[in-house]
Amino acid sequence: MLEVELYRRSVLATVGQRVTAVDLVDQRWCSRAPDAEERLVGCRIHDVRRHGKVLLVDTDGPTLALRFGMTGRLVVGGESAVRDLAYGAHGDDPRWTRFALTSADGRRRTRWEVSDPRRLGWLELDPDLSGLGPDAWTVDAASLARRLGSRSVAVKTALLDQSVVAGLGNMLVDEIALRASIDPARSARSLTSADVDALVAAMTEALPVMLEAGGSHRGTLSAESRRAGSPCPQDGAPLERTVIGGRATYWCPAHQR
DNA sequence: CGGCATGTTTCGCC
DNA sequence: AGGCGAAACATGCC
Repeated sequence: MLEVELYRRSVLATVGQRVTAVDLVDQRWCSRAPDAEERLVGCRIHDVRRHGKVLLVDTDGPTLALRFGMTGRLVVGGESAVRDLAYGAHGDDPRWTRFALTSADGRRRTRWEVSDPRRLGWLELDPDLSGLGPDAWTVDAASLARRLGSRSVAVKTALLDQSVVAGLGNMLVDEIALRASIDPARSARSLTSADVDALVAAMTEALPVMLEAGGSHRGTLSAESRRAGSPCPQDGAPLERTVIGGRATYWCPAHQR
């Protein structure tokens, strides 16, 4: 989500430009909107938004939605706002370009490219986002408490569920649980309102700082410290690795309860 | 080579 | 009906 916000900021200056070219480089990556070229070329960009992990480009025609999966990056004018993804491929291989778009006005011309080695991302026009919960950047404690309260799954699983709250990925959830001192394996249903307040406070503190620092891998629980036995950033106790909701989870048994 | 990886969808089972 | 867990997807890296 932080990465998508960085991408959004990197293309905000295209608002007002018109789409002059669309290239569905990888047929499968673009298979949900095979008519994207016909429908987008000539449209004027009205806004660039984000909801959760989805980048939304509003035009006077359709809204273009880009999803980046685990390894997708947006490259704008040959540069990406996100230099390296923690588990992405290294460097930029032109073979990984899955989609490209050019936007321009009288003075400026912008080249957008999506590079996605694993091809887990996709493109869509006029996406249905009704299945997504409120965005994690702005969610309030009362709303989050209501949405978590009915779930019996682990806190971590619930926070990763985009229909509960949109935008949190594996690394962000571990960071937030660690900062909030919550055991990520606890049932979401067991959270008290003080626990939910702590989770929201952790998001409010961590998200802007990590955005400034460059992304989801730049928390106090950095990508490098995601190893069993590495010291907890809060108290130095050895971190434990478990699997929750099918994802690798690093947490501190000494202070997360 | 085997195993793992910032994610989402699908399927089968309660 | 809908929550839940596991598998599937695809590719690169250690």
